[in-house]
Amino acid sequence: MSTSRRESSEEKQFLEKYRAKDYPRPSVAVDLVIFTIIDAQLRVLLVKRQEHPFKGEWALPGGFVRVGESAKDQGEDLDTAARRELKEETGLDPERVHIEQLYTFGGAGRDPRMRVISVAYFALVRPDLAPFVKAGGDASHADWLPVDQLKKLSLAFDHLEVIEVGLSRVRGKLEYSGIAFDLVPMTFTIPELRHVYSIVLDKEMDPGNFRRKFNRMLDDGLIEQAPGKRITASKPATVYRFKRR
Amino acid sequence: MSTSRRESSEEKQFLEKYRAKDYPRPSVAVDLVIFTIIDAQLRVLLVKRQEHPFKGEWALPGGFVRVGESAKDQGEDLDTAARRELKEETGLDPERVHIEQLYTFGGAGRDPRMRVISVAYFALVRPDLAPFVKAGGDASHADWLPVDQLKKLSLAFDHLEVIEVGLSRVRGKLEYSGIAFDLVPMTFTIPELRHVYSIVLDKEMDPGNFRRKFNRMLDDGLIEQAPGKRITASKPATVYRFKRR
DNA sequence: TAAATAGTGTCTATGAGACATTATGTA
DNA sequence: TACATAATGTCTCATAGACACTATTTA
Repeated sequence: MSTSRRESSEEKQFLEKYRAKDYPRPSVAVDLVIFTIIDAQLRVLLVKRQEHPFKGEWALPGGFVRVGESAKDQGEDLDTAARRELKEETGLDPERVHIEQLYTFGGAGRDPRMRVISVAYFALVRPDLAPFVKAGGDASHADWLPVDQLKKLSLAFDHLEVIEVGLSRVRGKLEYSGIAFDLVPMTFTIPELRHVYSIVLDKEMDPGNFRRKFNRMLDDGLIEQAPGKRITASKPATVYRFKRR
Repeated sequence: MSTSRRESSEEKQFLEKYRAKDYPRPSVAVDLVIFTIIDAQLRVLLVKRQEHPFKGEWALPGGFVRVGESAKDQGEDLDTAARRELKEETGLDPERVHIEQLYTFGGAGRDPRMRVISVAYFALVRPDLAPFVKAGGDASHADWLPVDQLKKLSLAFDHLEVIEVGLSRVRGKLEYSGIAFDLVPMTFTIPELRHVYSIVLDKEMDPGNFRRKFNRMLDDGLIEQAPGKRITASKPATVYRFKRR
């Protein structure tokens, strides 16, 4: 270590500058893991690749971060790039969709063409908005695929791993954050919210115990009752909505 | 959205290629938030910048990711870059230090010279290893600074924010992961481990309640007793060590 | 009236927080 | 013996899981 230390004061500073200007740089992309629930299944939005490599295989939507030429104009923020891609790929207003940085994938060789470092984001689309996503034609090359059917599919790049990281993040945050409200319409019943938990966590939730948790959130003022009742095949359910935001 | 959809099939694929090859790329760096505990204070390793911008101010250790020229040789993995920097900056064996990706900071303008996207990692150095870090001379420009004194300091770039993200991550993981064992020597007593919690979370931990938690970990086989006793000013304490790994 | 599902209540186990008490070493 | 601190025990409260039960609507 004394060697690496000794070279740091002068030489390293020089190298730092040198590298930054003249050494090869990676391309930086954002990839989006966009979840929704359709037909009681947790699904991810995937696009079919039209070009090599991985032509014909499913891949995450995404694109390159816009980088400016000069020090003055450096381009767009990472978060901005993610929201822009979301808008471009789904047509949805990024303000109405939960989006959050997930993890950065930067293994050498993950893209066979060149060095690409991908900053992955995950997003949650309310199921009532999901149908609009493919509305604008060009339907064939994008689809909501159930997450439990991905392993059969052989995805492009390392995108299966990216989705799995996203999935475990969503599952983890479901327990302690208000993330579940982003997977349910603006108004919802207790059983509806419970189904979200069941589907995402892939296990049955006890109605009674879930109701207790729900009532605590109600007491905490996180949720409030909404007008009307949800008509079901039997007893209608009380309708609620998320407060805040 | 129909517009963005319509242009995607042909034009967008073209743009994707085009951009990747000819559009400006950002520099990608790894920055390290390296924590340890010295003198009952949680501290971060910082280096004093020798060059502009932010000359003379404290900054996180870090450096640029090595990127290859060709598609075949794409350079080093992101994780490899982080471990390499750790080794270079501290002289410590990356195998003996907990290191983990934290978050990616990519705001435009965060480096005034050019566009730099920084993938931050955090690391935890056992306090018995920390003294070796500055051993190899060139001592003046790197130091372990207490985290509760950083706000007075005006750090370079957005590094204060990076540290704060790191801090809240460490605090969060302390509760449910075995991260505390990476901030304690190989062998430790119950009070010693409790002090780690107190220091990191910045609140007193009840000895009795902490002991309960500790004993559960003992029952779970996570910890085992080590030979000998730790001599204190009064009653000696039983010594334990972390099992696994 | 039967079926279905919304909604309630209860028992138990677990873990956290507050706090009192005992045990065992050193000076 | 006095002191410091390691180690134990107890009481209470909040939450989770399992499960039995009641209420209300539709068909």
